[in-house]
Amino acid sequence: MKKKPSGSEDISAAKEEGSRRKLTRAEEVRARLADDIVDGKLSPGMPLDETEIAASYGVSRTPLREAIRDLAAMGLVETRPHRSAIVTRPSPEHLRQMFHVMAELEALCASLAAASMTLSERRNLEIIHEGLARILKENDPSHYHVLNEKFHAAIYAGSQNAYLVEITLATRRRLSPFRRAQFLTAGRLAKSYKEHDAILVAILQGNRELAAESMRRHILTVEDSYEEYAGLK
Amino acid sequence: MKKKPSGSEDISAAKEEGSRRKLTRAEEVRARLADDIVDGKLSPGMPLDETEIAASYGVSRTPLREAIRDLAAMGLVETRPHRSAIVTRPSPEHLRQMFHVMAELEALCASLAAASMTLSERRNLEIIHEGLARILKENDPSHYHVLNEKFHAAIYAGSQNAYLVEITLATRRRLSPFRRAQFLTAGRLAKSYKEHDAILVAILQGNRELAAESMRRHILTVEDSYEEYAGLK
DNA sequence: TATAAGCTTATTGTATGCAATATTGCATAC
DNA sequence: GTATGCAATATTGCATACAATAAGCTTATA
Repeated sequence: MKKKPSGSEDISAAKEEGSRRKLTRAEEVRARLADDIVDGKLSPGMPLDETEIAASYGVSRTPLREAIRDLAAMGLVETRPHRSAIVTRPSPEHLRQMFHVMAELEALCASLAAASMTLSERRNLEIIHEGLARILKENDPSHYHVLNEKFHAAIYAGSQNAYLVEITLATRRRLSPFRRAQFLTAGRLAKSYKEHDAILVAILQGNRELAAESMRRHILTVEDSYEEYAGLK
Repeated sequence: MKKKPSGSEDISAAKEEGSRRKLTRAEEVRARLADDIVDGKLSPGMPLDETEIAASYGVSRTPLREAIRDLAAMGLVETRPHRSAIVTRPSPEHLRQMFHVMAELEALCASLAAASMTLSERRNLEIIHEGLARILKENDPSHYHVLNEKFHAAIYAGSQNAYLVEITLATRRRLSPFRRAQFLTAGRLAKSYKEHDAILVAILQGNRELAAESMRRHILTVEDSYEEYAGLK
């Protein structure tokens, strides 16, 4: 797996911002930490020692603390005064609730997208879907994962609602550490693709209710898949 | 209007936390700033000078900067490197989008509440509603406002979904500066009460779809009311 | 031996000073 | 008269030192 060129987007949802701006130390550190949490290099429950991490990243504690505060606001870490921040480890119940909300948010995106996506956005979504078909044949989970994110992001954007995009992406990021393993369960890739197909068709038909319901099911299946993997059911 | 004893809740939604913990300077400052923004003492667009505010609050820039960062994460202020943070001033279009999402989130809360509220929660909601009836007769907008918040919060809690409560409250707080004036428009109090009544009945009946739709309408009416007040339509 | 109180140590919270960068005013050219 | 570039200034970004608090250990006592 290749190293990502840049970290997670801006905390409050991808302000475009010419984007080749010189980053502050705090932003760099935040991106690195967020990536490490999201793709599992830092496990839930793990404490983050300020002095230690600051030293290892070659910055002082000041920007590191600001980064940790941002992560706390994103829900990726939890802080208590005079204690080390720890990577968030939600209870199974809380995780279920988050998946449920995620399903509703994505369903809303899909519904709005079915009503409002522009022609070029629809075309783009089809292209992504075709790409997923090709990757499916190679059975390459990590490659599939990347394009899968794009598929969902394209639908978010299709809702034409920047705030909805913001909170949906934020929720998705927060759940990332717990969705990572889903594509490793047998046959999940193929099932995922079929579900995407139903969503795509509904959106292209402009069928809001069907798009929403297909998406809702898709996300809740992801949750099932996680719970199965994690041995929670 | 009396001074509030404590500021806004914890950034990531009211962790109960014994709550009589000694607050850090950064937390105190954040609460004060958040309150000042939410109830309009700091207007959208206004820059926040770190040195100046730190001095006026009697703290150093370090905790103040951390507080501002939290506010940025909440969406109450916007920051750019080497520029002063400014109180968020969303475009009319963005504001509309946020109201739309707010309506959907509250509708979801209402729907889940209709299905899942406990008996004591239902009873409590009725009591709040009766309180609103009494206040209505006195035509006291600021008093009505306080109990109105409780009415909505009770429905959020009734959803039995902590994460949904978290993002709904966060969205509500972010919209607060733009909902403040709503109860000043003629007859809004009485209309609001009637809308609440419809919502309450639907929830008590366990009618999810009706509860959702009543709530959705209620929130979008609030938006209308704001836009009218702001001269946007 | 178990327990609890007090001290010790490690870690976070805050203040302050310096560095880096954006803004402002002025000078100069067109 | 307007625009452009440079210098001066003000403000934020960062590092470091110190203060405050919580965790761990030691020791005394039942």
